Amino acid sequence: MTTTSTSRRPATDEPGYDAFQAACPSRQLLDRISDKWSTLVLCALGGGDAGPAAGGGPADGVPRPMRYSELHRTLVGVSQKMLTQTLRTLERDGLVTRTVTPTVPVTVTYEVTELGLSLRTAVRAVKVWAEANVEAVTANRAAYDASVD
Amino acid sequence: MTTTSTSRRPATDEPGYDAFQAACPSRQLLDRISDKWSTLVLCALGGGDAGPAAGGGPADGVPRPMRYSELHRTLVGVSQKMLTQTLRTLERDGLVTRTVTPTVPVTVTYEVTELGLSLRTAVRAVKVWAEANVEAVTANRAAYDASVD
DNA sequence: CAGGATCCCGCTAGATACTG
DNA sequence: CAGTATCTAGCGGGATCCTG
Repeated sequence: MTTTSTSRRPATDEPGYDAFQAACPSRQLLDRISDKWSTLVLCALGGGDAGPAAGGGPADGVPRPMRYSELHRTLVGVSQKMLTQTLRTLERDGLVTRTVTPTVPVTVTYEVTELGLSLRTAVRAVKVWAEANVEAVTANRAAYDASVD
Repeated sequence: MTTTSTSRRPATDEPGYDAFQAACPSRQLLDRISDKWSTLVLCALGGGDAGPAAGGGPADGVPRPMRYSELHRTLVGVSQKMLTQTLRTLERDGLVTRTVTPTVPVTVTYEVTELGLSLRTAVRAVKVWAEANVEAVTANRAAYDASVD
């Protein structure tokens, strides 16, 4: 292992962001995006992922603009504070766009950006995994708890 | 609610877990696994992902057993409380295994299970995304903050 | 309709000290 | 070495009221 420059380190100046490091900005970013609401918002805006039986709906991965109220209805149980806060953060990070249409009652639509869409691919996999493996995990928990005497 | 079986529902008995629903177990599970420490632990145990310049290291996705202290060193900044707590939860959920070897000073090794490995694939993508796009996000934030007068 | 502003509770994460 | 136990500050996050 003397020659570490075999395949790693492309000799170029790699930024070298490492989430394992406490001070690395990617650590904070990971903490941000590793959030229940962020994940669900991104998934909702991504479209083609409305329910567990989805697949025959709209094309998967195609951004679908949604209104605030629509998101509020989709993410069952989310408070407006958390929804607004999440959306603000996502907007600030350039993951979603916020469009205000000055209609009679103001209309606000949110849409996932291209950057957000790339993250959505990743977090959607986590959401899908959770939905697919919740039964296995539940069973494991029961077995674990039973083995604890 | 007259006919909910419009176009969705493949006619088969789908379990129908939906993280968008507040009461759905998958929602809680999503909240669990959408955790900074869980993500990092899973990534660490997954192997082949030690640093930003990885890729030429050990085969990617091959579980690498790690000791407690090794994990503690890898996840810089984690408290033993959080590390222990995270490992316990992951073990309970059947995502990692805990092996105690009664040596002179006791030796405890953790290893990711097959189930955990499948999740690791998903969360690793999130971690990689964070490391890859942290600069873009930072730039977006600066632009957003600047536009707020 | 789409939030902003507050109040406040609970739980989590961190620091510290102790142990088999 | 690999935890457990305890304490506490901080803030995540819900409820509630108000507004353009």
